[in-house]
Amino acid sequence: MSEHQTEQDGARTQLTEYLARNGMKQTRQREAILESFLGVSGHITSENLYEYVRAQYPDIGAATVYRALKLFCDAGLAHALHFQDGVTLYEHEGHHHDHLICVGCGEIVEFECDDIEDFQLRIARDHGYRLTKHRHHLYGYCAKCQSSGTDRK
Amino acid sequence: MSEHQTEQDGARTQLTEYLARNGMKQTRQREAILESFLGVSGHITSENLYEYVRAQYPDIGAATVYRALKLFCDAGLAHALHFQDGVTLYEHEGHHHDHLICVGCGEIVEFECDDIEDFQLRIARDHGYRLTKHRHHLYGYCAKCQSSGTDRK
DNA sequence: CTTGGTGCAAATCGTTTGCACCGTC
DNA sequence: GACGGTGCAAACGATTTGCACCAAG
Repeated sequence: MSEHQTEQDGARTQLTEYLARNGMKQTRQREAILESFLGVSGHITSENLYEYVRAQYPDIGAATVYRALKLFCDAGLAHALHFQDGVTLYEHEGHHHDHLICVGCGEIVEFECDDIEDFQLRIARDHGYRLTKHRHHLYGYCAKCQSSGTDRK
Repeated sequence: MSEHQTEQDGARTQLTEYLARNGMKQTRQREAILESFLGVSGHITSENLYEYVRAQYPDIGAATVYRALKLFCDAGLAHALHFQDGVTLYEHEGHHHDHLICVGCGEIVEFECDDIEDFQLRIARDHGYRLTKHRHHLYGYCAKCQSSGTDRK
């Protein structure tokens, strides 16, 4: 688990440095929450992460998980995504890509497209904007849902 | 003929038909809320629409506005957009375009780009998806915020 | 006169905050 | 020891729901 190991360690040091740089403290809880967060492969809600954390560390409260997740975003370790139905999911930072979401079964496929990125920059420039980030979500029915008729509507 | 007039009437009949088709009733409130909604040019939150409606029809309750807005989405008259910070805005349907958002002052510029739309279709097809909609948001600093230094961060 | 709609207030949901105590630095 | 972090429970803001009454069909 070379790469994975590297990501874990990199994130850990990144957090440590961020905390030190801001006069904040490294705690058991923050390490545990980061570990759980990194253990998740794709996307997760604050709530689910809380459940997930609690399974292993029953003494960690919800407030701490919410606070930590916000901290991770500030530290550049996580990114918050707000989806169509109002749900907020968090994903690892650096893991940048866009999303193709099945409205039938909820599957999320990630994609990258450099051509689109280029057009985005051009559009921003045309309007005098300096881009900092973007969010690109495509919604539709995946192959399975199309054949199973879930796409009726 | 003002297209606006056409849009208003079109929306009104569309709602009437939707209600009839689903055995639902056409009420004063629904008409009033639709009118207020159509009177808004860009984007609006449920809450703001409630205030806006209440200014003209003080006897209409919040629940009714929320219920109506959801109804409009089902009827294909409105679309809900979930933004980065968790805020939900509604916009008129058919008014399709994507968004360039200033994270400094909150300005929202709308844009369209056929090339990007083409790439989206290609990506979806490559993954076996049948697209139904998409949401494409670009975040950055507008020219004003860049020169006023609001983009410091 | 039947059935869906409305207003109100209470309930709910996810998230945040105040506070007394605890652990890091 | 000082000061930030934590857990808990209470507070919160936006949205939803239960219910008795109202009105469109």
